[in-house]
Amino acid sequence: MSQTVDRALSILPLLAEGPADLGQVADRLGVHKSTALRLLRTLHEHGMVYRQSDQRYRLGARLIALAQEAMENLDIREIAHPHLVRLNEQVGHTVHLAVYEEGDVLYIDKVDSRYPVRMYSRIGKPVAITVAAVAKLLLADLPEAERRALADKLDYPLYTARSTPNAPAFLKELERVREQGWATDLGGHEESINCIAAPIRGADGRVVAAMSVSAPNVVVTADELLTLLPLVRRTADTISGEYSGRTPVKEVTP
Amino acid sequence: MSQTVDRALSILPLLAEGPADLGQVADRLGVHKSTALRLLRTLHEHGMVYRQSDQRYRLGARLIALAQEAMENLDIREIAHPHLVRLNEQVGHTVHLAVYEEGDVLYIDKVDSRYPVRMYSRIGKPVAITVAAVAKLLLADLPEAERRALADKLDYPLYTARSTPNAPAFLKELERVREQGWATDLGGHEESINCIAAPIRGADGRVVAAMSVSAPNVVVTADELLTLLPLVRRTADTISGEYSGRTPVKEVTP
DNA sequence: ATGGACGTTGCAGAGAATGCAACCGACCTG
DNA sequence: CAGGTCGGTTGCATTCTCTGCAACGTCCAT
Repeated sequence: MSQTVDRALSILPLLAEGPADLGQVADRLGVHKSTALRLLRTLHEHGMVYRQSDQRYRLGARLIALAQEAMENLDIREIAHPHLVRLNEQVGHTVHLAVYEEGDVLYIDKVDSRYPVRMYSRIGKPVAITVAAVAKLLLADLPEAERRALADKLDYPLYTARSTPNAPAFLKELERVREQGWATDLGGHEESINCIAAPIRGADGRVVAAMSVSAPNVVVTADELLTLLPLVRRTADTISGEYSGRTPVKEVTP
Repeated sequence: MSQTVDRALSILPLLAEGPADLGQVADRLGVHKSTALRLLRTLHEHGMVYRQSDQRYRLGARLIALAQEAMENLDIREIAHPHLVRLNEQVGHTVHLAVYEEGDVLYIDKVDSRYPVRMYSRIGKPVAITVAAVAKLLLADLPEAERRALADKLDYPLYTARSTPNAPAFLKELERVREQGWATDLGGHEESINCIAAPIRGADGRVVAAMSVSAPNVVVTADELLTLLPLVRRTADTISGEYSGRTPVKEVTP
């Protein structure tokens, strides 16, 4: 809509790949160096990019701080957090909370496992969207058309032999997940890690977030993990209730 | 430098305070509603802002994902991480890693305490700059003029009775920290929490990051915590060595 | 020295962003 | 149900900002 801003914002994902110098930025944007320079300068003034001592540009600290605030303002996160902690205390495994927003699924909260073997993930990190249990729940709830469109434009990386291979398989899985009201990821992302997940719903019944419990199968088998499902679903329902009861305006994820 | 981009970027911190509608954004920017609308639309297309169901705007998921990548690209973080983990295993308390960048001090990594009582902090969160031990180390290393200028424009919130009260006191403390080569925060941020911190230096001797160990005094007294200082300093020095040895170009924090 | 690569600046022209005003739709209120 | 208000949205003419160019500066390597 606004060319200048559009160009400036396009610089950010580009720098997210790694530091770049002026020429590289200008090239990838398809603009003159002087133009790129002025855009970068403006971004710099706002702390969104940072100029390293070798003159190359990186993403800046302000960006990180902003993102932090963004997450702290998500009220679903605030409501859910104590419940996640309690669940973690009961089961010991890693607990995640994730939301969907226009094509992206992100972890927005996490309570680490008590066991020494931990799953790698990080708050704010985009989720492996085609395999993660939480992603399945969030996408399963989208309107048919949107779900189909999204499934088509996704990549289906084969993390393991049990990863979702393609769009049709994914859509079928989503259908199943939608009907049963919970989801699993059994070694689809990392061979030795299983997850079970349950949806958190708003007052209107739409899924606003999803939570999961993950554990490596050196600690518990998939079957053992599945015995925790009722507890996870109950926790999710409790959060749903609290969330629906409280908020005057509907919030987060359409 | 670029008016349009400048305006667009000014919207982000504004939304970080909380959701806002078009009118509010336009007012605070001092532009016509239609102008604000177009800026917001562009931000939206890039996922930097999100439109809630009540039509108000919030910061978006893409922003969070970008910030995540930004942090993962910091190579000091990568190098330091295993050392932080090891230190955490040895002492049991929470370990932090922080950097300074043009006015902001941020935590960029953290390993949680093994004890049930945990300090609240979060990766990406701006540090309490006037009291945190890591902040003192990072600022103490700035050139005189920059340090003085920064100290002047800071606020000095009195978190506790032992918080740094004003600029002169802060500068004096920084001077002391600079000479002794380590820093503490004894209840200056939260009454019951103490921290000790050590600097991580680049090949040129400049401080590129700082690490700290924090513990509530219900677990260990300040004096007990101080006995860990040699270990913390040794860890920091090890990281410094690895960092200096490895990087061909100087990196992060000027 | 000399060439090249890269960042930076001043300028004039072109194109994009701006503010205005009118429009639309929803929601209250009388 | 009519009338009013409030918020968001659109088309358009004007203006001002952004753009690309070319020249300059600097640093480095040949």
